[in-house]
Amino acid sequence: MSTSEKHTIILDDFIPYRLAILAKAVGTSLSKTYESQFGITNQQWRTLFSIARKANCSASYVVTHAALDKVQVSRALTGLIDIGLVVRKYDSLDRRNSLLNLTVEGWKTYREIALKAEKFEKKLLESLNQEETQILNIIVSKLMIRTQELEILAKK
Amino acid sequence: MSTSEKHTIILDDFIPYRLAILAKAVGTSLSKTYESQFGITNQQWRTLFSIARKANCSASYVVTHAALDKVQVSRALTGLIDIGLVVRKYDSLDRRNSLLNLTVEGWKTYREIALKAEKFEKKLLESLNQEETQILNIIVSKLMIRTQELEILAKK
DNA sequence: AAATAATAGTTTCATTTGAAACTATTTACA
DNA sequence: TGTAAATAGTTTCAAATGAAACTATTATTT
Repeated sequence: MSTSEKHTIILDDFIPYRLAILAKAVGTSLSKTYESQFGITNQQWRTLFSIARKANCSASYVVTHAALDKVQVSRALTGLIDIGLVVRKYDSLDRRNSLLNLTVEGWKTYREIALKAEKFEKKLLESLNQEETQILNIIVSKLMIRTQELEILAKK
Repeated sequence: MSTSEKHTIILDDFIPYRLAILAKAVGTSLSKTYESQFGITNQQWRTLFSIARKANCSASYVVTHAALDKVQVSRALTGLIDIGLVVRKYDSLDRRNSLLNLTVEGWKTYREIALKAEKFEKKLLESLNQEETQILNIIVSKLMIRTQELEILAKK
């Protein structure tokens, strides 16, 4: 057995850990559906996804939008440009800003992976009823906001 | 601004990513409450927690129970034993199995961190009503099981 | 018009990670 | 009984990570 053995038993009932374990399992499962086939990493996929949603965006747009840090985005872009899925120009009005776009090949890869991701999400959510799916989205938003509030409180 | 800048905008409405971002935010926020004060890492804390729940357990029990891999547990234990929070003996009937226990100091640290963790969870869940909290637990269980099912399907 | 600060992104380097290979012990079975 | 397979845990090593320092450009002061 490799070092990444399955974790079928969950750390009791402590929500922060249950969330961590769930998110990791879901993320790993999803990334398997494209990492080997397309040879791109999760960070590259998130970057691709962000650029697809907003043409001519900058790297810092990707940072915010894909929830990656600037080092991760910088490296993801290097890779994506290398393999010809993204092109980078620079804003002539502010040469610090990059202008990012997908190439034709980039769009093709985006569509293929997006399709797989949607199918994955659909299959995942099949285990929930409509009410649960709805509440899940509300809960995630609420917990996200609450976490940020607690962060701010902790700093004071 | 450091490289770990806050991610206030969430990657659209794609559940796998929303879960990843939420879990990371919650985990980071929680670990801040003990990492600096007690000088132990998240993996060490999970290990401590598991041993507290089951005296005389083995390292592989911790692997399953804390959802860490065996390398992580091995290293966490080295650290915890070094700083005197855990003692390790070996099972005389099967010398491959370790018998792990908390020291007096280990119990003290465990209680202090557990208290903080409980408070954190309580404050986090204050943002949800009773129904939502209940459904959250159900949802996490269902998604966990579903992810494992999808993994198995993917392998076939 | 310098000088200073801020912003965008990259590179460096020390740390963390985890798959694979390892040691040690026990079990299975030929 | 000896040999292979399984189990428990550790170590190694190559890759991933991310905080801090860096370059480059633009904005703001003085």
